[in-house]
Amino acid sequence: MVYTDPMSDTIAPYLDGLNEAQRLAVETVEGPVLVLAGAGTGKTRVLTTRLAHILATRRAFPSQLLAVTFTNKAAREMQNRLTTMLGPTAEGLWLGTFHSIGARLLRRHAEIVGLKPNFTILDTDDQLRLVKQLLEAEDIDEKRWPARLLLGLFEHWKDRGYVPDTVPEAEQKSDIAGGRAAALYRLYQERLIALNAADFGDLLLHNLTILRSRQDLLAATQQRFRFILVDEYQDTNVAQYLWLRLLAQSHRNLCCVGDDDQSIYSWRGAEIGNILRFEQDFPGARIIRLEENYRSTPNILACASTLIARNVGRLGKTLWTTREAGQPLTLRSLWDSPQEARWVGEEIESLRRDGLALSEIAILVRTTFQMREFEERFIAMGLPYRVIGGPRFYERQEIRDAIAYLRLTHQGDDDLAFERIINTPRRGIGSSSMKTLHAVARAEGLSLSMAAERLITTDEVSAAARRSLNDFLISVSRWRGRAASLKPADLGALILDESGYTRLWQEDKSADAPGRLENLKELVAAMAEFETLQGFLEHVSLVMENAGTDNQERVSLMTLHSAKGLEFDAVFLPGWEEGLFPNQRALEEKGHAALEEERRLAYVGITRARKYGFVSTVANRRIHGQWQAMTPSRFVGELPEDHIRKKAEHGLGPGQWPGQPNILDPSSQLRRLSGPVIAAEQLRPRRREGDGFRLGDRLFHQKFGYGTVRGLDGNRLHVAFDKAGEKLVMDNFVEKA
DNA sequence: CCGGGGTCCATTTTT
DNA sequence: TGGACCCCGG
Repeated sequence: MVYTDPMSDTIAPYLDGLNEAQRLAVETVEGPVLVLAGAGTGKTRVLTTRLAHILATRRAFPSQLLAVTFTNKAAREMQNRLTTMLGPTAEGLWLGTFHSIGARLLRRHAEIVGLKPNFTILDTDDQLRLVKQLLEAEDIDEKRWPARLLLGLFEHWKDRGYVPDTVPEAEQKSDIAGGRAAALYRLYQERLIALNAADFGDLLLHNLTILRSRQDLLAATQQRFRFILVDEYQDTNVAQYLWLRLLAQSHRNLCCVGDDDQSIYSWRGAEIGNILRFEQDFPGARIIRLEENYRSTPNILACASTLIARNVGRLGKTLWTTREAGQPLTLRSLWDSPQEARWVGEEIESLRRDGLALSEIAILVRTTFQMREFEERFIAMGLPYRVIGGPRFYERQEIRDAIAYLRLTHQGDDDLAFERIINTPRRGIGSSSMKTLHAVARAEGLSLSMAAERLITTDEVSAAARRSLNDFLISVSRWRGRAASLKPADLGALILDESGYTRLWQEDKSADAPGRLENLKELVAAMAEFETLQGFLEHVSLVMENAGTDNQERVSLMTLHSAKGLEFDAVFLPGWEEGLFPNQRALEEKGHAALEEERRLAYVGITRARKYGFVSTVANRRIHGQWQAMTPSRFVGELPEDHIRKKAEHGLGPGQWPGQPNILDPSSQLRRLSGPVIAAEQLRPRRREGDGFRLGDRLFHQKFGYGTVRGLDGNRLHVAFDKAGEKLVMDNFVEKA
């Protein structure tokens, strides 16, 4: 094909670098296409080049392109690469997460489902509180039917695209909440509308309702999106599938990229069936397999491929590479979990000695409780580490409070926000005033703000409470008045100041107060990038990331789930024991389907490694405080003999590995034992200038929190931590507070 | 409003 | 074993 258009020249070099399958995936532009992209096969590159190709060949304007991802990270990466390729042409396309695109579309037609365009997006915390209120109002025992359970059920229905009217009869009759679950779902949805709020599930569900009820809008939307691209298709749920199918019906230019072997989110609604059924769903679909792997060594790929080949429910593909064989995967058995942590630590030291950067090493566990022993060990040996996937920035109490102020300013009917902050800081509005407020609101169909407005003219609440409510309402309306003229950041600072919320933490003497003030500052700083309050609020609920990105040299510790999409030179996969991995509970709930998903999880884990893989098993593990005898995971026996190297601890005889003879490798064992012991000193990053601590200095430690220096001993500090007590810590593990 | 003490629970997590 | 949560007493 020859293009005369100058635009196409700009992406020509990008096309040249592709292999045959990748190129096919980029150039097969018309009709439904499923790109089965194995791990490490250049998926993102194909995705972005495909988009660029469509734009460069002028098949569509940017505004006619829809590209959906699951995470903001993926969306951002795609946008960045696209901008690199195309420059300004790459702007204006509909590229974002399912949720952000859903929100964007929903704001345009919110009134069709009874919302105003400025609706609030609720987080899990709000949802839960709402359900609790419902349960109380409906007189349902929360002990017996926890709000979590009900909310889980509602979300499950939403994942599958059910509105209250369409919940299948069989499920309506379940005995959950005494057979009233479906009725509660209806109430929940009504309550959300009344609050002018949508939860995450609604962002898509409402769009389905809109498109189904309005032929004109459906036709217009179908017309608009000439080309649709979906990333991580194996993770889509039913609602997302239905939405995509509706949108793609007219042009049928739907390209889904995914890997059935990496489908690990069924428990949150992902339907692996979506990807398995693609050909039936979209007749005439082309399936393109990306199988050339650019990440891992043949040994690692052989382990991953052999393992995953046992799964029945898969489309089938085999990764290959032209790289050197590399090291076999190391298989190690140990006596107990502390020893496992010790061994991992030793191997990391050894890798470090071989020149590997700590940031290129990861430990991937099945469950979070496994992390603790590694953390303890790493702290003891002075090995810097980072835990990926902790609590997020906007989940912190002070951030939620601050956002509640902003939400209430933005939208006075936001009862959840009102309730959260009406007495924070204390304003003397206690539970009795709130009761009256709720009663009035319910009786007269008002929001809490409106009810409060009414109550200050009567004597239904105490005079003190009336005055307090009045002051509060005046403040909020003043802030609202200034919202138009002030920049969001200035408004935010003003609100936090005038409301007394900042002062609340300034006067708080607890150890974490300074940190919280810091977070509030960070929040205000983040607002500076936004033009409108609404824009910022949407960013917070849909996009905002963990604060604090440090590029320090650390090993990464995370779950297998959060490792998807990442890669490291060396990957440790501890805890391969029956019951833990594959996980007993999963197996009990979902049987064989779960076993296959657990196996996919193992596959994801192995394929994160570029050069070195380490799998370990332990004979004894403490679970819930009880020591338990463990047997090696069946997955261990599913690894190919020719591509692994086994090491067993002395004293553990043959039979340690299921279904295979035991091959000890004493030479490497000896090498480990006699090798030079590297000083922890050499492992730690060099101290920075001006890092010296003095007696009485306040400091922060990532594990123990805030503390005060009580003693000095070279690079070790005696610290009295506020929460964790007295500890001896390495100085480069702490920051000045 | 706080904290002590009892109880219950204990995969995986993004938006 | 440890944490989250709730209830109740001061």
